[in-house]
Amino acid sequence: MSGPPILEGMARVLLVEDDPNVRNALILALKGRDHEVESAASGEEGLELLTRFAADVVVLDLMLPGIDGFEVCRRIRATTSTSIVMLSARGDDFDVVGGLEAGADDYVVKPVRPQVLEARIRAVLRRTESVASPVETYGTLRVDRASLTVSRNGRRIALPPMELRLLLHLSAIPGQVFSRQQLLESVWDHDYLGDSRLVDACVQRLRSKIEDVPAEPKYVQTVRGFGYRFGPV
Amino acid sequence: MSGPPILEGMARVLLVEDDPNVRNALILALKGRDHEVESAASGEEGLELLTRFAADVVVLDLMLPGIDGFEVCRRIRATTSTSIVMLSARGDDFDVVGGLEAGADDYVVKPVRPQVLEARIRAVLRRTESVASPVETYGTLRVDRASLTVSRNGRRIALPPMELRLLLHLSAIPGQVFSRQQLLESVWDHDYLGDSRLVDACVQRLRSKIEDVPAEPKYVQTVRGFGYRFGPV
DNA sequence: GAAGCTATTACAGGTTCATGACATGGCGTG
DNA sequence: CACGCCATGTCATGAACCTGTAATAGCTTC
Repeated sequence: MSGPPILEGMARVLLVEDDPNVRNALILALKGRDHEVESAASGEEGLELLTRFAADVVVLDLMLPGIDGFEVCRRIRATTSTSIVMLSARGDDFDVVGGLEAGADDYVVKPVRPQVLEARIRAVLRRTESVASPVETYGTLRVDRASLTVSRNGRRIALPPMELRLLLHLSAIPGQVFSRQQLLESVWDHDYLGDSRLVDACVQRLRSKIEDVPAEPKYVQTVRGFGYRFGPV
Repeated sequence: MSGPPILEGMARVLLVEDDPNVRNALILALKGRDHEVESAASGEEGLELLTRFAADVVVLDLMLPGIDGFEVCRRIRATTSTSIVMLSARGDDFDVVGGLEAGADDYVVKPVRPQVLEARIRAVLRRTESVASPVETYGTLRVDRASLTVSRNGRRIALPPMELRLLLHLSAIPGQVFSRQQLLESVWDHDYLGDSRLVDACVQRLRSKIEDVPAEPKYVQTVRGFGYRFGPV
């Protein structure tokens, strides 16, 4: 639908968000980073705009007046292949699996730091523009973001929700180091500050399933003193 | 929220402070250092301004008429990631932890010397903006700030946390001389005054790993009597 | 040559992370 | 409704690895 971006690294973004404060803040942030931005305050408006504005990516709030984000997502998917990044407020008890099944390419938890949102937008565009398929293969590991399945050496691996969310989040931006705090915020929706080793435990369980040699992790790497990163780097 | 600064080291500052004397003094001081400054006399006004002015950092007084600094801080955080430096009068028995939990990035006690405030602003911006441009190459040395990896001549170098933090900090502003005291504060979070030779030791260890000839350091240079500087000559 | 500053090295205490066990609670099933 | 399974969060343990400190040697400057 959208053609190549005007400039490398620059995207046409359609922002669908009803809260004017959040909307304006994100518009400013994205424009400040040289993206072209159009915005809508409701799902209807967003869908209408999309027929005229060739967006590369739609940033879609979940809680909208009228038809909600899920439905908007499905309708966009019904006609176009525009990438979709979902935006959910912390505590919405947002069902990630449901969101991604509705056709979203990624999701971000509010309040979101604009750098983070922009990083996810870039990552989504990188993925969709290079491969044109949401399936990615890293070594022996295959992650399918459409069907939410993971397999190693062709054999399907069943992952519990939290481990899947963690893997999807990390692998969305390979190489990027995420602190435990960041992961707690964006994967768990937690906002407590207590340094818990919760992330470690989940990483550990994930490794035991996806790594060939869990003791020498290839995919989910520890960055001592900082956090974790998805390899292979 | 804001995109890259107009010029290196220059920032868009939103100052929220009700006392006109303090406000004007700080405006003068910051403008004198080439920052772009907008100001507000109340929290409401500040929040409103922020939807139009793409600030890099908000300098926020704690005691404000109407909604107080903490609340303003939380509301800013709810929508943006603009850095926040809190300003509190001595004796306000300001709860640092509370402030930082509300989302502040740093705090400064009034009366504040403009140089100090400016230094904290710079420090805060360095921290948040170092995310933006991930990979930099200096001679044979490559520093990737996203994956937190360092390589020399293409070969990966493993660095322990403190050495990595030191390198990231120094290389963020090549050529800038940092005193040991500055480094202790910003890299180590220490605020003790005991001049320990801790920095020297860490520099030494870092050199042994990244320098081709550790005895003739090319990247981490000693500035006798002052401190250290990063620079591929 | 002396004083002051920095490099170099060694070492012990401390921190961080992996690992596995355990408790809790939700969810589906019988 | 009761049961059991599984996912998840918490905790204790141990090992590997840093890091701060101190002691000594080397270099610069006056």
